[in-house]
Amino acid sequence: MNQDNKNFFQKVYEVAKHIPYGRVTSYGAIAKYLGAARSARMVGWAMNGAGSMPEVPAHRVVNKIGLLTGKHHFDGTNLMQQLLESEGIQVIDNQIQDFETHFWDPFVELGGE
DNA sequence: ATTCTGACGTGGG
DNA sequence: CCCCACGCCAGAA
Repeated sequence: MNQDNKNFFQKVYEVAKHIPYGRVTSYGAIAKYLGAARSARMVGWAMNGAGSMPEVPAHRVVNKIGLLTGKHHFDGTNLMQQLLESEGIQVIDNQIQDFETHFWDPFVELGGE
């Protein structure tokens, strides 16, 4: 119950930590991987708490279309974009270019469980 | 306690 | 193609 809930957030952090450099994923992908495909919003909320987790690259998590919808939550206004560009990801107007190419699927990388 | 919003996603018109 | 509504859960007013 509640414990599961806590575990859910923890899982989100773990998956996010497993995102390799220069890769990005979507909230829905993580949510689905955790079995909460309908609670993709919770993944974003979990990222909110990830602010205390330096090992959790929240900037590598975007919505399913590769849009940096949560850049407003970062320290700066374009910090998220800068971080992604720093990893070799081209971002234009909050939109990741070649999103599918940089997309990191937990089901594939972690072995869909 | 009630209501709304929010870092999403999917479906319908 | 664009716009609207619903579901999901949690937090803030």
